[in-house]
Amino acid sequence: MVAKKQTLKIDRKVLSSAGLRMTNQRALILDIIRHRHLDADEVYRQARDKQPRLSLSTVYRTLRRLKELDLVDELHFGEAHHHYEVKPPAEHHHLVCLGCGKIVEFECSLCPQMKKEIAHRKGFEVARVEVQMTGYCSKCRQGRE
Amino acid sequence: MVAKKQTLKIDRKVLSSAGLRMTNQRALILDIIRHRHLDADEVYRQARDKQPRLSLSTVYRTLRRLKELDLVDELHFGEAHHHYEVKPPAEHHHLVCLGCGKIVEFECSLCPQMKKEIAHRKGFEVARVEVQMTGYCSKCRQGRE
DNA sequence: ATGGCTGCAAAAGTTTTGCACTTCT
DNA sequence: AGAAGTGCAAAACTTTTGCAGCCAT
Repeated sequence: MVAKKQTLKIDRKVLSSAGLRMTNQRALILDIIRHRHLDADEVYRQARDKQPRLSLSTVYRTLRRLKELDLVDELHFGEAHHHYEVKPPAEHHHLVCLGCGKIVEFECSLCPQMKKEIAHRKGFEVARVEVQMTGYCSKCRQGRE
Repeated sequence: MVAKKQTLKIDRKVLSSAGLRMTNQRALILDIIRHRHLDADEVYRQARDKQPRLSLSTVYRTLRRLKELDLVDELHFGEAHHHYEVKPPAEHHHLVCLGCGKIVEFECSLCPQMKKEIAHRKGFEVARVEVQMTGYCSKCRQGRE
């Protein structure tokens, strides 16, 4: 996994430039939420397979810090707790299946235009746009007819 | 307040057709979140001014039930707990100021097109689109220069 | 009258914090 | 060495639940 080593190096640099350190725990947690959308407890359970002594508070602290550094995104689905993913190279949004819980990412070509329009209309400086769609995926639709 | 009596009547009908009742507590809670975006605790505190014996669990139960009936919308801002508003006549979205916390509603003319496009591209039946923007309102921008 | 609703208290679930010890740089 | 990070336990906060009595229909 050359790619994994490479991203680790980059992440280490980001941490370091904020006076923070790269630890085994942080590397593991970053690895687990890369390309996934998990909540703190799911991260915790997966992480314990590899580092049995890891604590849940470390997971929370780590996720919070990584989010402050903009290394991870915090997502707000309908569940009263947060989900996390490593910040993706391109801005994307989420489509959640109400049947099976599957999460699909999509890019939104209309968003920049929408953002500009709303910013102008409301006098805001818009920092971020988050679009979330919910519905049923093709598999779950079959079961509902 | 003729209008208030009118909406009460309508809400009562919705409840009734689901075999549920309109109580003082429910009327008050509906009244409080009409045109506002509050979390359960804020609703609770405001409601106690008028009904001191009201309990927080009733607030939670009520909000949940009203949401199931589609009378209120549950919003997911970045705060690990839910906010609620009475379901508005037209679908709208939210712009949150990171400076003062103000919430501004906006309508999105591009959304139907976006919804159709994503639904087609991903094979989903999309039930709902939620757009959330964050940024700084005109007042808060001045303080940040 | 009767089935839904409420208040209260207790439990369950999520996130944060204090502190002594460990680890990264 | 020194500052940052971790594990553990306890606290704080959010939401749900069980139950006895109350109230809308």
